[in-house]
Amino acid sequence: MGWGKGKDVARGEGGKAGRLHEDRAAGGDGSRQAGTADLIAVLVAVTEGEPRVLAIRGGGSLPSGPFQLRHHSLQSGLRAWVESQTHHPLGYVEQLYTFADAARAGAAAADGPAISISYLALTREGPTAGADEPEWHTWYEYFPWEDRRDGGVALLDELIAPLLEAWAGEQDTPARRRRVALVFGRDGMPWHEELVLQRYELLWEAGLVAESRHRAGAGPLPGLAMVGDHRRILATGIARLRAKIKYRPVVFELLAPTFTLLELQRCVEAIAGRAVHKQNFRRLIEQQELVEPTGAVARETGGRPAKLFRFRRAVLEERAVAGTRVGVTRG
Amino acid sequence: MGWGKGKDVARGEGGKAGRLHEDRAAGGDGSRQAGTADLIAVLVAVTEGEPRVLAIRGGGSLPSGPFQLRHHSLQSGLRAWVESQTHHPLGYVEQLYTFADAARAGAAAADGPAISISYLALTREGPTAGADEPEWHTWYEYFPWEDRRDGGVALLDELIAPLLEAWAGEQDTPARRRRVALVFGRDGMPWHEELVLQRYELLWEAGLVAESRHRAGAGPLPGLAMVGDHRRILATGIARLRAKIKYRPVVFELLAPTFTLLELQRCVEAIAGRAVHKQNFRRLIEQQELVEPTGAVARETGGRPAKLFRFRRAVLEERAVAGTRVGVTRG
DNA sequence: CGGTATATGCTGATATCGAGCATAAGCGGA
DNA sequence: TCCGCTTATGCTCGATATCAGCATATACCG
Repeated sequence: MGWGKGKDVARGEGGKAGRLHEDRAAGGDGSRQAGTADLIAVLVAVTEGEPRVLAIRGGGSLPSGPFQLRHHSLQSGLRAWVESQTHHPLGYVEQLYTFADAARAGAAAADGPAISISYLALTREGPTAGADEPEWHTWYEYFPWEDRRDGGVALLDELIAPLLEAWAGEQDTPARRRRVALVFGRDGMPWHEELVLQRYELLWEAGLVAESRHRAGAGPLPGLAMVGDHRRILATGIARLRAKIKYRPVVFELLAPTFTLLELQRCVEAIAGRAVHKQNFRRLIEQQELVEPTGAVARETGGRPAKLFRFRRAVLEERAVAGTRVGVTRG
Repeated sequence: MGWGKGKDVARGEGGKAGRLHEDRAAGGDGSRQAGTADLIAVLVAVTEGEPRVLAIRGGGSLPSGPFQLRHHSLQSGLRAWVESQTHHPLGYVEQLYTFADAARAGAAAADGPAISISYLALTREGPTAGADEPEWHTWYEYFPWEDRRDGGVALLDELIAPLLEAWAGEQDTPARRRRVALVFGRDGMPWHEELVLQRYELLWEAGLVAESRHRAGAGPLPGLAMVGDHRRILATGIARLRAKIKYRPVVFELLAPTFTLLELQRCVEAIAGRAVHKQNFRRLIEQQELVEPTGAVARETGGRPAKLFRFRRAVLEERAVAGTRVGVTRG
């Protein structure tokens, strides 16, 4: 895969909030060059309506490995690594972000700071095997507050919001409060599902996640922590995917070759973390001619049998670039 | 500039067309780690209605330099480098893409292949100075076919289209022809200004640009070439910027503190390379409350004096994330 | 045969988009 | 002073897309 196409090519940005987690190289003797490069993967699948991510070492790390000379390209290096660790081929792959890794900078000081290049990859779940205990985890284990498919804002309302309220109250400027409202959809602001990273960063700043350097007295929120910046990278991957399904037909990378419209919808909902309006979703999909009926029907639906569809591969070249919306309108 | 987060954080994608220019590490002894990392900048300004990019060495290279231990982060390394080469401070910065550089792989074989991390940066034009002859160039010098502000499709119609037609005719599958139509807006397909990279890649494949390994008999099209992948990186930056101005208020980084709506429009047009509908543009800008009047007017317009506006910095936090459209509707 | 569950089709209100008409307010010269 | 030119600015109208429901179809299960 080449490294980029048009508007998607790569978006990245440094920013204020991010600066806390900013890529950072430990000071050294100054003018020496940076050293090694690591490839790190956010590998996603959706199984039985649950969004899952491949993790290793008890769920605490994302699969990764060094970029080596024998790799013909960054992407093929990534593929090689993940496949060797998981015995599982990668489908769609796209670059996420590159940063100088703070955690490794010390350890690798001899070689200079480590550069990490992160990728998002989509597949379907299969058996895993490897020395590092690769396992699929529902990504909401890491970000419980991101799952709002049942409309459930209990965790947010009852636990997170009060803690954020307290954090915002530490300063008398309204800036923190506004940021909370914006990013977590409080005070009448709408919830934006793609702000996964901003929410994680805000919780990090507020000392509410295990990875925070300065933990708040309250102790960390529910949600599995990860090594180093890995949970942050995962957040970046989820955010990217949530944004991308809206205008590119990537969902199909996560589905079986044939599927019902409801299965497609459940897949989108799993990723977006919110329920969508069934009728409008169907209309959107059908009017875009993203799929075509196979002729067969699925009878195991529990109700009226559903037509089976397949993805029209042709759209990949028809609309390789132009917009293709798989809208996530509220349910 | 902390305001670009979330869905923007980083977008990248692999794709078929890009494979030709694939990031690639020269073969070596196999398991050795990759070596140095370079930072490379697409630095953009808009002056007198022209989009400009900073280039060095006679316009043939983008400013770049190695990432060193003394740099606290990748971004600050980039800032340091560009500022030392140009004596010019950087404003908004965002990461573009990371790749293993084919051209440098040989030269740097001792250290392993070079990794290049490219950035898009926005500023306003100022005096430049430096050993490497930094100069501002209108970016349409590199991509003449990308400027359609005057509706001028002469170059495309008269020169490029016939050559592409010939290239498409080399194969009897309709795939090439469809790709040309899609990417260059032929055969009734609409022109998508953000497909800068896809167009460059297609021309590269067709052997129509100077950087092509296999040049077509016709010789290269008009347009300055650059060293290595630099013109490709520039295309990536332009594409990113063209996509981004549509949903994020980044234009203002390129404007003087106060401006008329027409100046704002001209700036957007310069970037997008197409004319926009004046009244609708104003409506869009005003209804979004992106700007506020200063009270003063500019009388040098040649017609009725225009109100001066300033950017409402507040929107940076209000809509740090949510959509903000600076639409590019046809003029 | 009703009860339940899903599939699928359709409608009306609202917002947005694209294109154009019309008027306002400067300037310079006849 | 009035005319013609230029740019600024306000407003309308129709096409399209979005959002939220209502209604109907077709299964399975007892």
